[in-house]
Amino acid sequence: MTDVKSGNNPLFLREEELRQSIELLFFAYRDFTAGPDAILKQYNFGRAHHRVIHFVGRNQGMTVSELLDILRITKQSLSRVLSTLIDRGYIEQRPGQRDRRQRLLFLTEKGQQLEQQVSQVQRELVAKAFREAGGDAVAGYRKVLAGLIDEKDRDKALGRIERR
Amino acid sequence: MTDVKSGNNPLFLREEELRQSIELLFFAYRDFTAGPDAILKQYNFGRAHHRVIHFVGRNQGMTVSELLDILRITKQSLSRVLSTLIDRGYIEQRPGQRDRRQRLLFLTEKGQQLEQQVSQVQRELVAKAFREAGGDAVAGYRKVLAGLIDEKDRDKALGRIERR
DNA sequence: AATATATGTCAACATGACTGACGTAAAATC
DNA sequence: GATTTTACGTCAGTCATGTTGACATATATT
Repeated sequence: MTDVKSGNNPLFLREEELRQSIELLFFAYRDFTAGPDAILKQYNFGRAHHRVIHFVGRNQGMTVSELLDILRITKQSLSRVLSTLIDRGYIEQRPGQRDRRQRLLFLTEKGQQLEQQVSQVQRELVAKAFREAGGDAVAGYRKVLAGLIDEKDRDKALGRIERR
Repeated sequence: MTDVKSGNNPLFLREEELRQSIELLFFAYRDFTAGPDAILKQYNFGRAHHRVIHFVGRNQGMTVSELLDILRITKQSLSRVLSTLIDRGYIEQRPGQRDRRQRLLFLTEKGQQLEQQVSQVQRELVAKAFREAGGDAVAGYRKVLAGLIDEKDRDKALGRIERR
């Protein structure tokens, strides 16, 4: 079957396999974000708010610049999203102790509840996929995804994920 | 170390593991799309154009509705992107033979070249991650990602990926 | 002949990205 | 102590990509 197209080209299967894996990631990510999107829509929040809530929740007291570095967006883009979250009482800022120029970011009680709610849907989805795939598969999944992270800041990213 | 936070709660590690895996997917996807984004920017194309070129390239002669179903966007959203690609000669439409209401989508020569160029960057990234992670890991990666796809149309999506 | 389907299009709008410039307070350095 | 750098905020304008709803046209189906 594949032979029809591949002929005797040994590289074909490889390329085909890669293309399939790329599409798989596309579809998985599409559905991975669908749950949170739907919940946040009820609050008039979007994916951008989700990311902010997620990362602040996992790094209470983080600085604005650290958040910018993670999200890879400009501060003007962040600004709107962040202001909304602060205005509506999901996030609060406190000046840094050591460096009082900093405005450290914290989830409020309300923010934590939302984070919890949204994150739970996503965790359940992932947990289900993990259970079905089994432990070895999960290890492989992690290994490959780690390898997809840009080498230049892979260590930084992995450090962020694990330092807890 | 984890004990400090987890105490004797057996669910903590599990939740923590899930949260880490979620973030991993975020970072991986972010960098996975960065390469194509950069190339397409030179053509004044965005991620939306990329997706169209990708899927039409993998399904020459597909219908507009099939594409809409894959992308999960409205036809008005697709319309703009598609019109641009047609106007600029990357995609052409031909009426269906059996059903002449359909406008089947094809990459032009030019479109194929662009698809090839963009896809190569992405395939190289994935190939590198695969090589580093090893065959077992790749199998696991695929298994987990397949499990993340919405159950309702998982078979449909997987069928699309593999039917070649 | 009536209805359903595949596709396109118009108008209006929301979100989340961008650039570039400027301001302010605090820290760091000379 | 004065100067420079850093952390953050903000203003104004733009762009890309998504949305809804209504309507049009050609072709297929009943």
